[in-house]
Amino acid sequence: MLSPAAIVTHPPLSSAKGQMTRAAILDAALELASQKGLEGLSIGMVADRMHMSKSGVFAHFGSREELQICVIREYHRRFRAEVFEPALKQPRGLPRLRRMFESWVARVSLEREQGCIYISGAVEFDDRPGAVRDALEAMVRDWQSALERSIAQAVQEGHLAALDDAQQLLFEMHGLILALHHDAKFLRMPGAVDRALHAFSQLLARHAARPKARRSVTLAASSN
Amino acid sequence: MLSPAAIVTHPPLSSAKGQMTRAAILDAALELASQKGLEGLSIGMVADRMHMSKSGVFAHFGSREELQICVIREYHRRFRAEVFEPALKQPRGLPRLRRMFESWVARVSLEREQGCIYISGAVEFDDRPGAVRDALEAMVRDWQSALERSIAQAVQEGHLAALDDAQQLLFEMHGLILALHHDAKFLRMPGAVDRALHAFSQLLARHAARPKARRSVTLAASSN
DNA sequence: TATAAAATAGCACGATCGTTCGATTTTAGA
DNA sequence: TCTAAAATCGAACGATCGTGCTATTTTATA
Repeated sequence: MLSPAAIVTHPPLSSAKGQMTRAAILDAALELASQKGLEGLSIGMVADRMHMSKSGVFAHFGSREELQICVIREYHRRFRAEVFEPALKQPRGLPRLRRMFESWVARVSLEREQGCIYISGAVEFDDRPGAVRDALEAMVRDWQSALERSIAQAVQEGHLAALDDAQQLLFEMHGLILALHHDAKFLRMPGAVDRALHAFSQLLARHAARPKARRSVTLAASSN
Repeated sequence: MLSPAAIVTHPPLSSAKGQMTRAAILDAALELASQKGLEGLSIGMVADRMHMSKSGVFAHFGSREELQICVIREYHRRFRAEVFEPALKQPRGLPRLRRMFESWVARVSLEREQGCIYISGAVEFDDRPGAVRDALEAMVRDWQSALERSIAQAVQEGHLAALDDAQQLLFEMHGLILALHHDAKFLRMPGAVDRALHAFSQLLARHAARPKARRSVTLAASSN
């Protein structure tokens, strides 16, 4: 009934074009989730965009929840590649931190018609427990800890004054991003990017390493 | 066929207990929308909570969209009553502005298990045109303009330095609220309220009226 | 090229959605 | 108390949802 040869057949491994379509599905799903939100992501709409059947799409992930989680992970992968990793080319400390913030601003404001899944997901899942929320929270915390590390390095390098609470700076940086997202995406306000960048420079000036006793000197010296 | 007296019958006006149940429906709908979001608000779930039939609930609003809009307006009414109006008892200028921010912080952080519809709605409807989005945007802009007025008064009263861009301060205040909402609601971080309040005081200090000649020289060059 | 496996399609299910419509109950005014 | 109007119900509609099942097609290997 089962030939010995059949048992020894090579496993599917990762080859096959199934992986190709899976990646394409993930791409379409990511786009859809960026528009309608993770809760608005439906297998039927993904299938339509892929010119596939619902069950064909479904088979690749096994459940909608798993698809949502894979979308989150894929978004995180791209976010890292676009915002975090390029900043590593900058010198440790303030230059790198600046670069991260600027790329972050660019990503949040630039993606027209596309929303940041971290931001929309946080609102959608703030009171909805489950695996999706857990995955989302893990990704957000990963990015925040990367920022914290960069802030700590800026202190080590002497670019920033020793902080009583490193998370305070992170908190305010994050606020600028969220305000930017709100004003640019929802209110369609021009100039939101400039406001975020300006506020960030003021924020850095406030935490700049104290060179002298006078604060005015600090402010003047730190500006660019 | 139609007696003259029938024509003169008093119109239903606003009496009737229909108004009572309508208000109760709105209350239940507001609670639901605060949890599941405006998009997650469904007539069926409202009907369940009200122990009514779907069509009974439906008849009061005529469409789901109208219900959503009424929910937004009701939220705005309560927001004004809770955040804006009490602040009017404070003296014009900085005290009143402070009070608005503090009440805002309290509302955003305190409502456990309840989300701010302004914040969640802005994310849900940032790329979805329609009457709901329009209503939501109108409410948000109304609140923001109220804050702008209060900021302008603080400048008039000499509590804040003349601002080159009054919206810059508003932008950063809003960012603190959004970061607070994110960290408190999604990440469940303790201390988020303190961080928001601390950042706000720093923000005010940056924009404080120039007391002496020292800093004012630097600022005067750029400001206005 | 034959064949096992992987990928995909097709169909159906129960559930929920907003909405419509006609019947029924409840309310309010003469 | 009678009666018109307002309020509410109950059932049904078409649509969409996630998911499970069984074919069928496509791929990759021996």
